[in-house]
Amino acid sequence: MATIRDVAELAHVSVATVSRTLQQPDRVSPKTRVRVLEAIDHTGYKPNLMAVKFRSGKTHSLVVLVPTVANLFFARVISGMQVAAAQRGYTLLLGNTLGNPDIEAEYAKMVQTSQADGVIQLRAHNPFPADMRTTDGLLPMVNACEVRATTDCPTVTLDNRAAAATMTRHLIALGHRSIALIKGPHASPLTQDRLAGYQDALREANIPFDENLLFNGDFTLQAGYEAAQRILTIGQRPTALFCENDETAIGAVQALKEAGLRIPEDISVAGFDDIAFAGFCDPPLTTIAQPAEEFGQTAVNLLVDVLTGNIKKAPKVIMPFELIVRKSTGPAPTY
Amino acid sequence: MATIRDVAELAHVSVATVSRTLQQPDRVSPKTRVRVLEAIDHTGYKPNLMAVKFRSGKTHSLVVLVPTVANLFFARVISGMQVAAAQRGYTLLLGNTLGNPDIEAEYAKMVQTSQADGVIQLRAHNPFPADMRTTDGLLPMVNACEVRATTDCPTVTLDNRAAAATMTRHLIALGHRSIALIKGPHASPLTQDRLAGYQDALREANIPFDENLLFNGDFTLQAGYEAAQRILTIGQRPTALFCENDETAIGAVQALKEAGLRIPEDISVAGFDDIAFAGFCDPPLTTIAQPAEEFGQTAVNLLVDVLTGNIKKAPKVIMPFELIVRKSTGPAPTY
DNA sequence: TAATTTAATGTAATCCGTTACATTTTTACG
DNA sequence: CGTAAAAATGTAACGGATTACATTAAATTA
Repeated sequence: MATIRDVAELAHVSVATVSRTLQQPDRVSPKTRVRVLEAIDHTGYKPNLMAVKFRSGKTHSLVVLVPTVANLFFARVISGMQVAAAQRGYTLLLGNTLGNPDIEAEYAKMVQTSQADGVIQLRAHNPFPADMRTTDGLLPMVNACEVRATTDCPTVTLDNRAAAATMTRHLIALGHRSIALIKGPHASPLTQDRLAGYQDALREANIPFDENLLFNGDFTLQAGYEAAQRILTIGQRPTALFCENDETAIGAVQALKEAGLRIPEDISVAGFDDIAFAGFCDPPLTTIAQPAEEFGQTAVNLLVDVLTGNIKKAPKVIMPFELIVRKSTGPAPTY
Repeated sequence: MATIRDVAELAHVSVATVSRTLQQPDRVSPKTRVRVLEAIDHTGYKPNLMAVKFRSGKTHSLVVLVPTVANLFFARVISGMQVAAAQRGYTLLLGNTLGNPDIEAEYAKMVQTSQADGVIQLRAHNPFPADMRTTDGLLPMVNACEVRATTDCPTVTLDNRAAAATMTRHLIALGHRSIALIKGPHASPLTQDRLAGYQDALREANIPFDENLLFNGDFTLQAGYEAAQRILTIGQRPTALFCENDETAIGAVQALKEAGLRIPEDISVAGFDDIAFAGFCDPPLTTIAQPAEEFGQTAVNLLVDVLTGNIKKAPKVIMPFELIVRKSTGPAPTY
């Protein structure tokens, strides 16, 4: 592999001139410029970006910590990140953490070992040791999607509480009084927030909150399927089921159908996220749409702004959501 | 950030000794070893891996070119890659190429610019210029999932032709004689191979091949939906529909149901890939299961073997498939 | 104990591109 | 034409870890 010195030799110039030809072409006379460019052509020279990154101390790489890439919502977020990263000249390093804090910390070390400039965390965790702050007092991190209110780093999130309340109000408006909720993983702020929104809407409508209508899940199809089976075993069957994400809802629908229930005639089901499959299931799923790609783009832009010192204090960006009413929710059955 | 020199100074040794303490601890006396380790602790020293990579010329990074991360089959493949990459001490750089050869070439440049050691390509493309071969005459690349027979780099693939034939035979065995096929993108070898397998099975059964039963798709839900709508407009409606992937099949099922058809009573539908949703749709989808995670693992292992010189010629690995019969296929209706 | 081998440590070059500073060449203008 | 200013180019240090080779210290053997 040809180095800058090979080019310099062939073009009868110094390495500095070659470097300038590429970095600041107007600081080189036209004749030498063409000579150098020809030499580059001849040698097939490509700058060793590892050397550049080492020298500059900047890698222009961002670590993205994703609980799992096998989640369509995250897939969309990541797509958005890649668009923004490419625009800003950054590369993404994807870390599939499986929600494991050790793996998160392992990936975060890439910042400490100068392999990456910053981290985008899709969970409400801080994988850094305490002393990793930049000169501005910020961590080289942004937190997207799942966010804890107490964090002091830039965040991009949804008003999950308001969104869940909106969906719950939709169900209440359809006459539902007994609305089950399949939650996400226990510790997740997402879960907490959506639960809070659900409770808000119940309270507004003077519907007593019933803890027995809360079911645990983990955002997977399987979890939704199993939770729905449990729901069918409780005494008074709820007339509606709000699932904290679409995968859960689709799994639940499957179990409910297998049990012979009609949706939405016998029971309404609602999801959250509006993944592509939501529009292609039977019945199409009523859900909350989130601007997933824009989450990713915003997260990258915020992080790059932090890294370049464009931001002095951590902004909290709130993205809009939209209630998408399809066919899986309908009027509460009257007995 | 502390450097190796800071550590050396604090421990009153040379930088060489510090380096040896970490690389070859037995070449350092026990007393100095503990002294150095203490100094490392005190300074919080973390080796600058950018410097290491630059010095060694090896990045221990692999570029993965994925047409789209928003595809659940690829998501599983990538998960498998990450497992294997972690085991072998490599990092993955994910390139979402959207099937665009320019973007592929852009990412492949990361190898030429020493940002990555090799490439895993999930399409049957060679993004490299001709002169990128290693000393063994191999490209630093493996080709997984979608593979063209003529390629000379290591490959991991399925016998797509045999798999498609297996599925088609399953449909024929159920009495179907008119089987439509929704293909993938035109240029894809996957599409070609699965079409060939479909034709093989027809020929075996002496069923004439009818070009009018071929429909174009692009492996998305939407494409399946639209193709199925087109199928409903042709004169003699087929009794079975074989889709070249599950997304297509699920999209098609939706369109067929909306048109009032029952599955499988009126029309059978089969997919390919066995994504998680295949088991959670209505009806659950008959499909071909592929060992997606193992595709990824094998691909990474092959590439690392190429890079380390463990492999002199390019192996062609064929992975097993399995016919998964669920509820979306049934006996052909008798008119 | 002297001589020799082995272990431990140190010195300095190296990887390659960037850039501050130095030097040379060209241009501009009196 | 000569000198000052501007433009073009060159020299060499730098970044941080690794490692070949050199040197010193410790262990072994005669």
